Amino acid sequence: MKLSSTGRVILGMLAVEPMSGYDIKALTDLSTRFFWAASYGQIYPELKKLAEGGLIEGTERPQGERRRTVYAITPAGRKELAAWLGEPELTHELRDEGLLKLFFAGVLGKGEIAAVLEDKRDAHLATLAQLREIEPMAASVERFGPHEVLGYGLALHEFAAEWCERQLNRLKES
Amino acid sequence: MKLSSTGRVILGMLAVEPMSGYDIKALTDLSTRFFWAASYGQIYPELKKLAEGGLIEGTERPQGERRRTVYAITPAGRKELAAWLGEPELTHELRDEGLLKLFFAGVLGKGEIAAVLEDKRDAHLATLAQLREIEPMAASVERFGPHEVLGYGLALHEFAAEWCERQLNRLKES
DNA sequence: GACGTCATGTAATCGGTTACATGATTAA
DNA sequence: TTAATCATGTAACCGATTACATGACGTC
Repeated sequence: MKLSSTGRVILGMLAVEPMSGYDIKALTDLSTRFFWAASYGQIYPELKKLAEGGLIEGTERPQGERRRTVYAITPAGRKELAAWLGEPELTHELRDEGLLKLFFAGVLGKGEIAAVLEDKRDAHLATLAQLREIEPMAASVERFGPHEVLGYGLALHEFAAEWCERQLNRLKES
Repeated sequence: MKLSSTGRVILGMLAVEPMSGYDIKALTDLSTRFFWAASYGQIYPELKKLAEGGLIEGTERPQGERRRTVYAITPAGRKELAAWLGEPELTHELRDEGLLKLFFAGVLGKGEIAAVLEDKRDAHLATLAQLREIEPMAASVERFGPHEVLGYGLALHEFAAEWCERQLNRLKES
């Protein structure tokens, strides 16, 4: 069974502990969203596929009248997860509209360049603020992963914001 | 007329100088690919749309029997490009499978973590090598843009590779 | 003559987002 | 009682990739 990108996030989340589709969405929004987003439109269909493939198992856990299906990873799922983690290939895709604009801003003028640099810097500062908010939560996780990856995100956006600032200074001086 | 992401790359490229769809593909593969990729499947249909919208203009420039359409940006296209550059919104999407794997690798074991870190480091080193190859070309561009953005890419992947190395060392010591 | 590059295009498929719909529970 | 949250789902749409197809030109 081939895992889709959303399938991998789901399988990984369920390897930590059993949860519902709603929980997965909430957790990814708080954690992997910065480098691997997932939407409801993909989560629920994917949960069904994974269950059909025997990688996860759903149990009905209604709370009162409210239905709720909690999924747990199966041994086969854990094997599949390990297989994926073992593959050396790592997709790395960046879609940075700020860089794209900067790439072209020179054909117009200095004003445009500075404006784009400021926008990009502010966007990174805003992301930094969000990451700092969730840091205490990530820090409370014992196992390797969440906290380290969050640290990567912090350093990355700090670098990006500083780079914009440096370019702005260079621009002013020229 | 709303510009698609591929439409923007095309419009930006044509603002530098007139060229064919093939040229655009070749140029993006050498430059924006690292933060904004484009494929033939999108380029040719998008060229037609942009031409219909009056943002670019195609001229037949066959070479012998080989057909060739060279597109040039129109004044309306330049206006649209400037409008896009002026928008403060900047999409920033990262799909980093290495980070995703690291996020989950802790539920398995130390061996998996180290392997993922090594794979990620090597991927960044490989990208660095590619970026260094195209640096002379980017450096030869007079206007602001290509060289600065390439510098960003170099610094980014250097940071990423070093981060992996640091985590590997921390892992060995623990 | 074969291979690499120039050059243009399309069809199938896939994955993802957005928007919408439904309804229960809980806290203000 | 009303808003926020919990919870599940689907349909429409969009954009992008992949693979394929065609054919001319240059050069070894």
